[in-house]
Amino acid sequence: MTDLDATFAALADPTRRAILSMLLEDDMAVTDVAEPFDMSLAAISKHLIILQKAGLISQEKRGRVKWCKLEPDALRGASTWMQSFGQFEPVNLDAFEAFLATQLEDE
Amino acid sequence: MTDLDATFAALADPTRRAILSMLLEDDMAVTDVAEPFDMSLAAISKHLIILQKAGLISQEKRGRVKWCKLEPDALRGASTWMQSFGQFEPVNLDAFEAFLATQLEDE
DNA sequence: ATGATCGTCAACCATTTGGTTGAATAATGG
DNA sequence: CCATTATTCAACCAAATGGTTGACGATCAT
Repeated sequence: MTDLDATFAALADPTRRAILSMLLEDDMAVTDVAEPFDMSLAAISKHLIILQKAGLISQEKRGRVKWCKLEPDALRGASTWMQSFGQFEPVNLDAFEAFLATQLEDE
Repeated sequence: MTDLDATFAALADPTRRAILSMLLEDDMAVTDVAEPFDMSLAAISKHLIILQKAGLISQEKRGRVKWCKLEPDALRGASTWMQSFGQFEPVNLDAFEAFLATQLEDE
């Protein structure tokens, strides 16, 4: 599974998008993330693991509480991929992605 | 399934993203879309239907040939959603312009 | 009219996905 | 120590996904 596969697949689920929106406000513990959803804690825990594997959030355990933090940079690849459609004339996407990779390395 | 569900789910598959990249060049018939893939025509046909349901392409039948056309506007909703998470667009536009500059230098 | 080509449909299959429950692990509080 | 809280694990399940094959309806060329 490539990065883009994981990113877009993670974003395809409405529960996961809602979680990301919540984390936009502030970091949250797993239990608090789960609270508004009509779904078991285990289900939310799985969603969070998927988001983490996609790099969209990070999770840090302090004591018995695991804090979830939005990592919006993970959207960069997907966002770039999408923007290459629509605004420009035909372009070499492979070259563009390679170019972006070099740009990111420089940072 | 909301629009965003359908859009992101459609983009989560590498075959479908590759198809979209191909259609960036030009409109194509179903058979020609399928040609480079190591996969049955029926499988590609299904992928195209998924892309069409997500609004990412349109399909028009002329004679026995069905032409597939990229509809990049369908990405707008998803792009907007993603941008609410951050500051990607300016960065990407700069990067894209820089990329285009390198492309022109190479020619 | 016949045969080839274009594309979809229907049935099937294996794998993945998104959910459940109950038990397990680990940290905290009294 | 004991109960409670926070989270994950494991087993299970139904439904969705991504692929196959073979038959089929259209359309085109000879």
